[in-house]
Amino acid sequence: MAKPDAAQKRTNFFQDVYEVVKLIPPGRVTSYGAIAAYLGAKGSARMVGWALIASHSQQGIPAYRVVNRNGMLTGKQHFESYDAMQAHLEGEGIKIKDDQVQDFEQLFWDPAKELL
DNA sequence: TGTGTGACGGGCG
DNA sequence: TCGCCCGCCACAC
Repeated sequence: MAKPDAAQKRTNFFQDVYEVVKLIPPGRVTSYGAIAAYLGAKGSARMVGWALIASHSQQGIPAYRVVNRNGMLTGKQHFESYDAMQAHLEGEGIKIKDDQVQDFEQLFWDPAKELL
C-alpha cells in the first residue's frame, strides 16, 4: 500500500470504514455493528464510531447515515450542528422522530448483505 | 510504557 | 420490562 505520510497517518481500519460508509446508498442507513462485522471486527463497533469521529477530517463521508443498533442518532451531537444529522437524513426522505429513525428495519442497509 | 476513553453491542439481574 | 455491567480494539495523554 502507499507509504504512510505524516499527514495521512490513519490506519487502514479508518479508511476501510470510510469506504463502507461512502458506499451507503442515499435514503438508507446502517449500524456501527454491521460495518464492524463487515470489516471482520465484529464486537468492536466502538472502533467504527471512533472512525466516524475522525471522518470529520475527510470529505464525502455521510456519517449521518450511520446510527446505532436501535436506529437512534446517537452521534448527532458530534456534528457541526446538533440537528445537522437529522436534517441530512430528512433531506433524503428518512423520517426522524425523537432522534430515532422511523422504519429503521426497512431502511437498514447491511454491507455484508447488500454489498457482499 | 501504561492508563483511560469512547458516535456500540450483547448478556445478565 | 427496564437498567446495569462487561467486552472489543484503536487512539490520545
